[in-house]
Amino acid sequence: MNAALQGIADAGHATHAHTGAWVAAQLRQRISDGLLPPGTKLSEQALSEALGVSRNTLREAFTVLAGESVVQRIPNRGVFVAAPGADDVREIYRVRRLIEPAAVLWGDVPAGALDAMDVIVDKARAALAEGSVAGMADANQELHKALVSLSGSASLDALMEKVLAEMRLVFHAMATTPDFHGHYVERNAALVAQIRNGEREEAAAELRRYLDGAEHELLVHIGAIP
Amino acid sequence: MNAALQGIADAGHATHAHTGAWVAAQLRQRISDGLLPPGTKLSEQALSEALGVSRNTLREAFTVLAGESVVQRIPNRGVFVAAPGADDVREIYRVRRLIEPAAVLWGDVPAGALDAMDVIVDKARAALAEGSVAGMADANQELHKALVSLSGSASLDALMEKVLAEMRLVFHAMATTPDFHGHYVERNAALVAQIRNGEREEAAAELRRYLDGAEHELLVHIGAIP
DNA sequence: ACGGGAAGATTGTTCAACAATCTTGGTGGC
DNA sequence: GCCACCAAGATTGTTGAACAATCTTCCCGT
Repeated sequence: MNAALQGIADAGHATHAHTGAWVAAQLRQRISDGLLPPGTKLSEQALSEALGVSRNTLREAFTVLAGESVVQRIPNRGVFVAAPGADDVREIYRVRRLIEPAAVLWGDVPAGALDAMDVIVDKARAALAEGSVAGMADANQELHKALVSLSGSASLDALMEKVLAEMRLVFHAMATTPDFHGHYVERNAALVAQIRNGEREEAAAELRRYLDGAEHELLVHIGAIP
Repeated sequence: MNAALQGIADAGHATHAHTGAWVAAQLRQRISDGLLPPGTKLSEQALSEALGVSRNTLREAFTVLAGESVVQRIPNRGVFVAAPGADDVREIYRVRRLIEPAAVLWGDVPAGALDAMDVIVDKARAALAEGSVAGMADANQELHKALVSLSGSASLDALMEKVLAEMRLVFHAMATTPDFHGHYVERNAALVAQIRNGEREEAAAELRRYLDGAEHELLVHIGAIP
């Protein structure tokens, strides 16, 4: 059995009425943390025993995760942790390049939102100072999620969350994890400053260039571009 | 048993490997067509018998539809066809007001896309001429879906499809179905013309005003605004 | 080495049972 | 008459076992 599954059942779970959702949450967490890397096969028998739930309940959790594209279901073959490729990266950035600048351009900024962004930027600077790549990645994702939340739309927040989860999968699939985020710490800070100054159009345009560059950098690293 | 379910089992369905998806598709269709109006309770026993599938398989379909927000699941109470209210309408238009203008502004227009839109506009005009409210509604949805598709993103297409499905539910929940779309036929045509002329910013701005007005009109009709 | 095919493993679906929760319809007190 | 309360029934949530369909593996004969 995969070591990443050991002890999952320890966290007591309520009975009746949400076991399927609980299982889905457990798997989502393990996948997001990289304990179950992209491409891993999720065997029904092994998992149902490890989690202490029936195969039927486990399959319900699979249906949920497949709906979120966290997992890929191949008929009669099984369920696998999603393994995003170059095309998926392009799709991720198509979405980001649309909804992030749009939220910056047309969203309204609730009181405190900019201060909250400053906190995130400081967190990124601290992570940069101590050389924590994971810390910078987290702060970066948090900031861009905050940008989208300017839209005020729960659906777009959910879409962004899904996209960022897929980004984490892309990083988990990489052998080496170079420092993608270091260059962006101050660029993020500048972006927040522009929004604070009301320079929405400039911020949106800059953000689109930013995302173009990030996409290119990522595609180069996974070998899709020479 | 609800008459809308009669004969569902007639359409032969493949066995092994996608019964759950097939059931979900059947229900999605019935709901989208208005045969199962918002608020309808979907009983497990009645439905599993009507469709000729086991309760387990039916529940898998429910999980799919709940993930799409087509259906609302209340623990230990049952599954109900989603019944969008005023807040949901506002959320729908938050999304539309963001992704539609963004796609118009930043999407690239593939060859033939504008001609395809012209065809849709003509369809809307024909429906208007013969007084077909349903025809205009269909053409209108088709056009706005085409606008979002300028983004080139499958995820955004999917989000738009979900939003439009929710719009259909809003209309199905209304007692009377007044002519919302008549005024918009020529406005849609003008929008396409602006895009063709390369007036992207003007088109995006006009589209945002358009959507603001449509939201207001709809909220008034469902009684959320005096 | 290579294609074919049987044996085993895995997934897809159903059924029957039980537990937990909700709903319904009295029942009694006030 | 009205309301809290409670028992009985109905419905949902979960399980385990069984079987069918499909995929995988590995052995065999050529």
